Amino acid sequence: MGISKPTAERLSQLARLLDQHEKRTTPISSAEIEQLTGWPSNTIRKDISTLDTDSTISTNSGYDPVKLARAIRDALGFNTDAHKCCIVGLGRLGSAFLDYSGFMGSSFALCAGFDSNVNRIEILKADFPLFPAFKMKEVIKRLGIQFAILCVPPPQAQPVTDKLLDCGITGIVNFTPSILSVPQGIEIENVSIIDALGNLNARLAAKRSVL
Amino acid sequence: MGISKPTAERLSQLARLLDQHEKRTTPISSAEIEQLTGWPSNTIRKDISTLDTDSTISTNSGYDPVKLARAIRDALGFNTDAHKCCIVGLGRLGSAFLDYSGFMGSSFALCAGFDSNVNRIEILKADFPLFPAFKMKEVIKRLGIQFAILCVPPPQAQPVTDKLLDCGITGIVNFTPSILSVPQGIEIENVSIIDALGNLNARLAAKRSVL
DNA sequence: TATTTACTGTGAAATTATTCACAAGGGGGT
DNA sequence: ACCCCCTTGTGAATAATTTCACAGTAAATA
Repeated sequence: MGISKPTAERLSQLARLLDQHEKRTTPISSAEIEQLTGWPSNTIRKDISTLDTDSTISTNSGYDPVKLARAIRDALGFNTDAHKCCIVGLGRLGSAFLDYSGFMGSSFALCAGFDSNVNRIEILKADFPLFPAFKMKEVIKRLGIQFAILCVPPPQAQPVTDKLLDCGITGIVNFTPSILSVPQGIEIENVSIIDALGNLNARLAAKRSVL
Repeated sequence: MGISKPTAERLSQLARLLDQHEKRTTPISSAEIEQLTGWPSNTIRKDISTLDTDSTISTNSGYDPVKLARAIRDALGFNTDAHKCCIVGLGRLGSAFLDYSGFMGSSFALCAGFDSNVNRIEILKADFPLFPAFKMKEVIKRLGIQFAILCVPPPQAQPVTDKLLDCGITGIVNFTPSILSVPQGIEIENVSIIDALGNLNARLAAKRSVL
């Protein structure tokens, strides 16, 4: 059986945390990870135990950061061939991803950008090609792009989504505030700053009510 | 006791979904919401039942979209006085929030932006004032800002976080790929496009393995 | 008015995730 | 070699969440 959703989320973040410690030579213990992340050390060890690792990953004083990060990425499928992604909508938010460094070391690769404004495409610079919106279908098919990062203005969110599905996209990270409606088999991941602030606020409120 | 985390997340998204239907006059049923979101109608009804609403919110043919959205926002504390937020780091990503429309209707209000580059502050336009980084402490205290949206380059993520805590910030939405370390009592919400893509991929993989 | 239909709302059951508690093991000091 | 300390790894217990199943209700129909 696979890795559960909460475990996968923690492990994914843990891998990034370990990257920040890759040059250290001493092992990192679950207690130290608890200190850094706030997750109980028990939970962290349970999470790690779902990874099947060889025994060299841990010693009696903790985990090897580099080996653990690699084991996590193996388990999460981050070390296999990259999944191709495109950015759809190159306004302020979309174009912010053009020079985002976080894709390195992940199994996701940005390989195209689309916008309906041809001018904008000519002005913007990226490490991958940018196309006018009408070429979407041709390019997505040709490059075998699987995921889309949606950054269009809210009124266009649903129509552009429909277009993307027609192009064969199977997963969308939705940065617009619109809730998208898609058929079975397609996955959406909503990324919303309002939801993030709401979570923050709820956790702080819960904490205050305990005191 | 309060609303559980998964329930709050669904309700928060549901409120946005209902906004998209506010002009419709017919009620919306849990079955229709299932159709639009993919969440089972059972779960949706359970979620809604945690809200204590008056009986006019639902009829035997579904929920009143406007009343339900309002009830959700009441329960989630979105209709109370706004929590003040600031953007820290006005690079491509940070400045993308300057004209983000999603804050309207939420209980969060952007009321300041900070960047160490004074030039940039003068060029950018926003509905709220932008300040050079050295004024952070004074401004945050004076305006009573509670939350920060962190958009600085990765190497500055931790040092700027430390600075923010010193200014009295209690919650941070972290858009950088760095994992931040903070003392007990402070809450962090990591927003990562790589995690989002990872979730997408995991869900699609799980789905494929069933078939 | 009786009947069908399409909903909600909710206890109870099942499933999933977290926490606990402790066995097992390896280094370092004496 | 022995003991002490700090670690991981994990079965068992607990807690949280979701799913199920159906009673209750009100509109619509005949």
